[in-house]
Amino acid sequence: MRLLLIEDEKELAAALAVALGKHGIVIDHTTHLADAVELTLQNDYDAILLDRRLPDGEGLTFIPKLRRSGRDTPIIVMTARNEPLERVEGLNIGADDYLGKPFLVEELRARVRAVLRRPINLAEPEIVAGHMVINPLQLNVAINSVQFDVPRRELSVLIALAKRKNKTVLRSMLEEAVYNYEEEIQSNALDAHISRLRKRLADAGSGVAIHNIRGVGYLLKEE
Amino acid sequence: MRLLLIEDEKELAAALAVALGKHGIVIDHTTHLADAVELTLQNDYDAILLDRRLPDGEGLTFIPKLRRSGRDTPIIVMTARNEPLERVEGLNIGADDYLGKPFLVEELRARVRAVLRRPINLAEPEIVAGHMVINPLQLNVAINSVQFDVPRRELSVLIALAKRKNKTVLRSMLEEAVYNYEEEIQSNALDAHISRLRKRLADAGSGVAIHNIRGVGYLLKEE
DNA sequence: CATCCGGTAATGCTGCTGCAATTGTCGATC
DNA sequence: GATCGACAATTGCAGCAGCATTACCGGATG
Repeated sequence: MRLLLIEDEKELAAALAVALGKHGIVIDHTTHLADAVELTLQNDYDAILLDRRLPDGEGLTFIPKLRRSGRDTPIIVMTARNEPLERVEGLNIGADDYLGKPFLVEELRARVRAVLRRPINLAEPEIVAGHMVINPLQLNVAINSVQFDVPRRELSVLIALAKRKNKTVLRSMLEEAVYNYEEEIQSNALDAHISRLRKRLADAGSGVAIHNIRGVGYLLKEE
Repeated sequence: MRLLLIEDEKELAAALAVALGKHGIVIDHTTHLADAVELTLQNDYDAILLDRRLPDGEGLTFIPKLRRSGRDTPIIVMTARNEPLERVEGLNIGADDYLGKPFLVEELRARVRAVLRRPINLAEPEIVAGHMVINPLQLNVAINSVQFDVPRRELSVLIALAKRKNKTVLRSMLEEAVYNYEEEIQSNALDAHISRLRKRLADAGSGVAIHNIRGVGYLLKEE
């Protein structure tokens, strides 16, 4: 088994290489994102271990790059930033698992095995619905080829709905798409977002409408 | 889907029951290990959510007990003790996954799904019956390729029947699919749901019909 | 200091859902 | 095949949970 490790702390990297080596796992190691891209083109890794804080940028930016090159290699993100919202952020961008530092090598191995068991799931580069095109990575929306501003909260809702257009999205899924565990929600803020979003979409002639299924959730439907 | 939740924080338990209930997952809840053992003998759960700090002892001790009784039900351990050593401890004893608090319900659901994926049970993505297509994970129903709204309770009944189309489903099974064991039912509410569902299915030209087996249960049959 | 975002709350409304009463149906038994 | 009892089907009703909309205002932002 061959893994690519992208990590700038050299002691940690060396320790991992030794530890995993004992289990017959080969580690390629680089400290920079730039090199990582090239390595993935030249090799076919079973999985990639990715740090977030790197000398030449945020590690997560590597994920869309890799996906765009057509690879669906599983990625495990390792980081000290282990807040719920950040985990979800990582997973949404297309990471396959998230591992908070510090961790034991045994746990890392367990997660590598787990990730390799999973069926492949890819992140979508852009979402089309009606006359609307959303890029969930760039966080921008175009309607009829015109750039269209949507506030952050509403955008979270819109993306969650558009990712599963014509399918029901549970209310709780939407709440989780917008708020993390600590931010308790004591009001109908989500309803308000939906309402404002509807108005926005209608005014812009987006060609989509948000439909409610009572007691279940919402549904973005193309007209 | 039916889960056993062993957790002494009642607010958290209630919140989880509500949150997962919205996804059609029924939760049985107990606060004590002693009761848990008995419940697992009487029921066949899809998975078990286990807290570590419990009034009558360390939650992990439950795992070998369960395994010795011959059950391989997947167990997800939830805990605030989220140090690396403790995570590995849990996994070594035989837990299938480990989830540190706080967590997002979305993450819990993802891990439940992941854990259930392990056996050959790749979970049928959709159920086809007559002109109707149901996706039990996304909770959406299409008839003749048209999105079709079904209220919460009726949807639970419909899915339970469709999963076993052309086979009899016991009345008690349907009740369990719709209500958890705290919500006692003192009327013919289930019959009412069946009736309304029949009308809905007939109006939509679904190509299926619900038949009754007197004294036993119901049966969803393709025409 | 002007603008806009976003959470809160009030209001009105829709329709799901549990219950019960009534009617209908099955099947066992004689 | 007539009768009777148990079970099932249907429907109206009332309560209320869930949803839509709007106004308000504090706070962030530039």
